[in-house]
Amino acid sequence: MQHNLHHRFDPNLYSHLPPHQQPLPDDTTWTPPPSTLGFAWGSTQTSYDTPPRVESTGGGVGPMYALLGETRGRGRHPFDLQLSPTATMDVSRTVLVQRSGQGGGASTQTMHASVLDDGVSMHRPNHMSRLALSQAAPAGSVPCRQPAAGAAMQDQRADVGGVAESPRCVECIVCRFNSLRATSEGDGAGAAMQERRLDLCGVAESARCVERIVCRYNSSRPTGDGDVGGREGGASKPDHVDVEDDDADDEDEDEAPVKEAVSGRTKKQPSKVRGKAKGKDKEGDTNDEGGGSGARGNWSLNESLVLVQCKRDQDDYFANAGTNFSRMKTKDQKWMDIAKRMEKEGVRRDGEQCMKRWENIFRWYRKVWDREKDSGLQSYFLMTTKARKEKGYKFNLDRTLYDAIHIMQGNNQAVHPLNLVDTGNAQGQQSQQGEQSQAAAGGGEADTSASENRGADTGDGCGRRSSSNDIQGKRKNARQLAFEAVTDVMKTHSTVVAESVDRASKRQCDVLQRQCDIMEREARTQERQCEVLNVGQRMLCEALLKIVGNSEIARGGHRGVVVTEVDIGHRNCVGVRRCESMDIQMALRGRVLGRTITFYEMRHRQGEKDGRLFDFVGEVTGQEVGHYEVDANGDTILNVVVALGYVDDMLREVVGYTTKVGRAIPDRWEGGVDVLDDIVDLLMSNIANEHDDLMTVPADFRVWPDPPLHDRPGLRGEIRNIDE
DNA sequence: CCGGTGTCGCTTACTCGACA
DNA sequence: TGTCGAGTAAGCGACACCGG
Repeated sequence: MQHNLHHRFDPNLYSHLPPHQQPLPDDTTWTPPPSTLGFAWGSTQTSYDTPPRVESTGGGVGPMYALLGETRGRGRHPFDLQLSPTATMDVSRTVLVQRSGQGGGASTQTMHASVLDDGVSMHRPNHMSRLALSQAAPAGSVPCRQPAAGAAMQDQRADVGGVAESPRCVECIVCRFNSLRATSEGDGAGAAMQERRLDLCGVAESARCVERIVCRYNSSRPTGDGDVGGREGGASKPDHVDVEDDDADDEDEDEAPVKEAVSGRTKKQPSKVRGKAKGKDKEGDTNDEGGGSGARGNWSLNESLVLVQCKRDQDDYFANAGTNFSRMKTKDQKWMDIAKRMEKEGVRRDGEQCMKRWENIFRWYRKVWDREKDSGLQSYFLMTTKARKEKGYKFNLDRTLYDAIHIMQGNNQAVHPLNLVDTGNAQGQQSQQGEQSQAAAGGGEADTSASENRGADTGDGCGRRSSSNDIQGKRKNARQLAFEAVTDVMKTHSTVVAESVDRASKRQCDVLQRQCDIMEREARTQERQCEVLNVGQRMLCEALLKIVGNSEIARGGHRGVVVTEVDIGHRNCVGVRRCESMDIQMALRGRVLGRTITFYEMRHRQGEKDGRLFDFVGEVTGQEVGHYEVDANGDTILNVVVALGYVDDMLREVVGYTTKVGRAIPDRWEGGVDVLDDIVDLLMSNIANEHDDLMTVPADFRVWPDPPLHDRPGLRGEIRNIDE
């Protein structure tokens, strides 16, 4: 082993500070304050100024020192007698042994727990601080060193304040330890013991064992024990000598008898390691400490409370230390620190035990918390043991302990998770909104448990599982969050696209609908236009026909113009405006038996008798012959020639002849309405109408049917207007 | 990608008290 | 005295996160 000339961390320097302000012990870069400083840095100032001791195994040392010194087969003596733990970086443990037989004064020996032993430089804030209490008179420490004790003691830091109180007691413990070891191994405390130690992992191990004895001694000092007897018969807890080793793998054989001997327990030794044990056996060293509750080292409530308090102190410390300060410490270092804090409080547990105990009680707390925070459920603390077991709470968590943990979990995301994945519970928490508040609250990085996550989680929202009883689901991890974010984006994108497409479709539909409407209106318009056009064309056609007709009339055709139409029951009489200049003009139109009967007067044949005899029976003095073509629905059915006989310009008698054209008119009258009679009546009525005041009373008519028409009664009679 | 860390669930082994 | 169940420390692996 080499002397480390750099100074190592000394927790005593910070013993006056609250725990959260004390640096961790493994700050190898820690630099001691200048020696010129006064005692403001504590009584250890002198230790820095003290030159390293010269290693020596000179005689004159006490039995323990000689023993351990001889076991040092190589390198330095395990007792690197540098009293002050701050003397060198190598020093981590101090053993104060009264060497009563030498000089009569109290002498101190500082045991060097070699760093090389386990690679971990142990320091014990607990006993260190207690030693510090004894350092109130550092000036007196130096004289207390015994030069006669050998050169090995020359660089001791005489922590005589503590040593002077009961050095004898410590030595007795050490001696007892050795005797116990010798007894248990059936060996003496001499060279065999040394070899035994060499067979193990080195003398440092035994040195550490001794150191722990001293630690226990120091821890028990406040109890007022002044001698061995007091310890043996006094408080039972200090009576148990802690022989735990951090590297317990190498000390199984050593510690077993010690445990049994010093614990005073009758419990059988475990025949095999616990569970999937790695061979460790920590029972002995955990017994009785701080009110241990069992031979197997069950944690008492007080111990657990101390653990929680120390954990909280460390959390505060890390929270105040800086963002990543906690990450500069390994897990073991952190738990060792907690163990030391607990040791300060009088609870002797190693870091691993603390870690496991914390895991367990925190796990219980989480389960209870998951229940307590749900309103409506019966409180865990009000449940019977049976009910607890039925509910899966197969543990017994004290309310005090629960409260103690609960106080420190205000910002613990493991307890108050931010992002949860609902794994089945409808009340799955999705407290995304909590991130902001958490981010605001998470000023530091409280390293404990999930509180350490706070700083990180506030950044990315990642977290850990929140529940141990599957009530709330799991915390979302980064992948889940990223996936959800992508999913949200995709969902939003899909929604936007769908809405856009929908809007576009609707717009397109609207456009198409409008186009359809327009086309329909256009169609209707075109229909109306067609109708109008048809009407116009029809009118045009009619007009053209009329024009053509007129043109025909003008060219000598035989069509006229309808002026009036008179309904005469089954016969209609239509007044005609005559056109004097035309040869053929419509003289009369009427309806007979539903047919339109039209009389066209052949004016160009006016006066022609066609060889017929018009025998007027009266004193007729003048005659006027007229020719008519009778059409029924456009078909010529009859030709009529009549002669108007006048007496003094007064119509007196009409004689006429009818000639059948076609087959529309029956040859003979069979009874009922006679078409021929009606046609003749229609003509006579028209003549009567034309001669209104120029007709004698009575004025008769006689019409002779040409064969094949037979005569009938209706062909003769008085001329009269049928409208009357 | 890897190591360290914190958390959690599950398991194992042990202790201890109750009970036959 | 042996058995059994409860309680629990402890081991172990998985998981997730962070930082290098």
